Amino acid sequence: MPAVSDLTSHIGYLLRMVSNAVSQEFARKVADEGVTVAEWAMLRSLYGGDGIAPSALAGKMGMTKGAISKLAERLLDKGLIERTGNPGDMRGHSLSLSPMGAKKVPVLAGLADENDATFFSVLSGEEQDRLRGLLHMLIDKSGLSTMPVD
Amino acid sequence: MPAVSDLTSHIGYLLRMVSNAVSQEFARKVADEGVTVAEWAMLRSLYGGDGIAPSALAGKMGMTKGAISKLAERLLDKGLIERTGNPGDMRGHSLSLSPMGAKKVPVLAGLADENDATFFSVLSGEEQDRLRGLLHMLIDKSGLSTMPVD
DNA sequence: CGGGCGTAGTTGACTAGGAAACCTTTGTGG
DNA sequence: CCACAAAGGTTTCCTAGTCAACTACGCCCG
Repeated sequence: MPAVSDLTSHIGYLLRMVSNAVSQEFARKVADEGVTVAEWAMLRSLYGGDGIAPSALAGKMGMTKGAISKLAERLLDKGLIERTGNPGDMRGHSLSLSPMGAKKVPVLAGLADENDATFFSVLSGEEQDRLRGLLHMLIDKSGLSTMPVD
Repeated sequence: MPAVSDLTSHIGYLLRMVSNAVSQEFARKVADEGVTVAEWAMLRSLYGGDGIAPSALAGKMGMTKGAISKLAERLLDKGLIERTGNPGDMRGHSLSLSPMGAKKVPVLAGLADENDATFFSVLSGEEQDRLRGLLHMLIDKSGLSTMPVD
């Protein structure tokens, strides 16, 4: 049989494994608060700003505008975000947190902190920092936040 | 506004970003070979063994048995794997690579190597090793491979 | 030996997201 | 000033998962 590089030597593969595990764990926790991981990501992205266009959000979150559209619809139904018309351009609009949504973000952030803490507790503080640093490098240098999503 | 920890301080979040980016990139590449990332993962898991039960595969791949069932069906249709009855137990059966599938794995592994190389080239060799090491630690110490999936 | 319990896999209903087609609205060049 | 291209979102169709119900088989204990 031809030499096939060890599967676990692929960083991408390892990444997917760990990421899936963390996300699944986190999904269970936020489900108790009635939101999904994607919904949390959107809420968090809206926090601290005052209105952002869906298309911009799509870029920021690495999702297509179609997905954003549906995700926003769900959060509107739940009353966690608000959609305000854009003065001067009837095409677009802005999304922002509702008061209820704004109140929810810190709670969810707490869960995220907790999830991170428990999951990565097998690493020392220094190791965690190193991991964070390496991931940041990948994101920055690969221009991940400006990734084409459409 | 209450203090909410910086989103990018959550390792889980960073992990998800990077992992998604890598997987998307890889998905495009393997699509040219007519398979999906999940299909590749299954083919790779079957490589070098001689038959494995779907349920075992589910554990190994971190998917539910339902997903494995459908995934296997697709690969059977494509003629990349084979299903052989289990002597002595009519319930289960074994999945293994077909000759065609076995020929395809090295090709796909090459793509994986290439994908990894380009994506992580912004890190030095040493940094890559560190990252790999940290991920391995998380997987090992968290018993990820034996994660309940059902 | 036979009735229930556990195990293995499949199937169907449902959900989330991607891709592409599709309105609108805006901007622009003849 | 009007036709047409581009921008911004929504909708439709499709794929790939999960979850839970279901089927089929094997095992064990009375």
